Amino acid sequence: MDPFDDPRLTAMGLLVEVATGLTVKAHQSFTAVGLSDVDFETLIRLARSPRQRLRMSDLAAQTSLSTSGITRVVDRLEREGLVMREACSTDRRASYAVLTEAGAERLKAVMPQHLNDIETYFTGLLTPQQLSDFLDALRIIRDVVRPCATVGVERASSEQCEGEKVS
Amino acid sequence: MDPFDDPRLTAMGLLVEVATGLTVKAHQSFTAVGLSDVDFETLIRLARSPRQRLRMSDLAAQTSLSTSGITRVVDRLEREGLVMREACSTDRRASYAVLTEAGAERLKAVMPQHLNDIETYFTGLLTPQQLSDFLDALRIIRDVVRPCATVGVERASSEQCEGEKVS
DNA sequence: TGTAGAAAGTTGTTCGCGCAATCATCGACG
DNA sequence: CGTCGATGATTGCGCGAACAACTTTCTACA
Repeated sequence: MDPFDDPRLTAMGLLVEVATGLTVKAHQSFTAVGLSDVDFETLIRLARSPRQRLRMSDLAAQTSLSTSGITRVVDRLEREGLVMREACSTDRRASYAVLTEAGAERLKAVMPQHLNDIETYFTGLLTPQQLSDFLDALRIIRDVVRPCATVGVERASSEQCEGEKVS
Repeated sequence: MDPFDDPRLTAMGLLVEVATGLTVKAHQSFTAVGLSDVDFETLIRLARSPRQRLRMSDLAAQTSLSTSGITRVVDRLEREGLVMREACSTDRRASYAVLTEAGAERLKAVMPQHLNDIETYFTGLLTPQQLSDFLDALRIIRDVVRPCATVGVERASSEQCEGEKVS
């Protein structure tokens, strides 16, 4: 009779509701140190990339923001001194966004609270076995909905820094 | 050495990545019938509520949009004839957003594709046992991060429609 | 009953993001 | 080696949402 109570719909709703709820919790910690959600996302992606750098377009691909969005986010972060733009030595069209020391410091400042939030509202609520299974399931889905989430990491790690180990 | 590769951080990233990815997939189906993501969210919440109606503020609470955001979304949907505003008989400050027949039809139009997407990119990827455990975990987290996700349902179902079953 | 504070909803303002157009550069092909 | 399509990044523009201020109405308390 009611075509709108399909269990798949409920499952989908549950998933986005949880993700949104956790995002809201995290948001509060981010604003406490003067970062927006996308600021944090951008900085953490850089921090977890080889040599703390990523090309603008790779950053866009990883964050599911548009390239123009990334341009403006990096503009803002650069004004605050949290990232630096650096020219690519092999492709004059491209440029890297590089995490600065200040950017890393800012990240370190939020990290304890942020990790505590995740523990309190997510990982700590499940048993180790539950959590492990949960993450396995997430990975299965991630591999299907997001085939290229690790774009750019091999590039950044393999490319030589100018003057460093000059072949 | 690297304080940014904490497994909790990875877990969080995985979760939001999956949710975002699925949202993007759904977005394509929604735009095909002329709905934005929030349009769909709003309509489906109304459809799944008793008497297909919800007060503006309850709608805001359920969708994690601000009340001003809901005002404008309902403005738009009302212009398109998908919802109707209706005065509350017991509180002259409040008003209901009510799903119209056209709104229900629009929802029915997207539903097959949307359910198919969910099946393809989410529920169908896991075994029944995996899915069941996954949803259990989600519910555990949801209950903590979103204690009042069902605001307004008992109100809408218990309140009498004017002229209907008068006392 | 009258007044003060809270709550529901709308509106003005601001800001962030996506889309499309643009510029510069790269790679391929004749 | 020159030309053309493709790619990386940036900017103009418009839309959509949050925040705060405001209006109306309700509720509590004296």
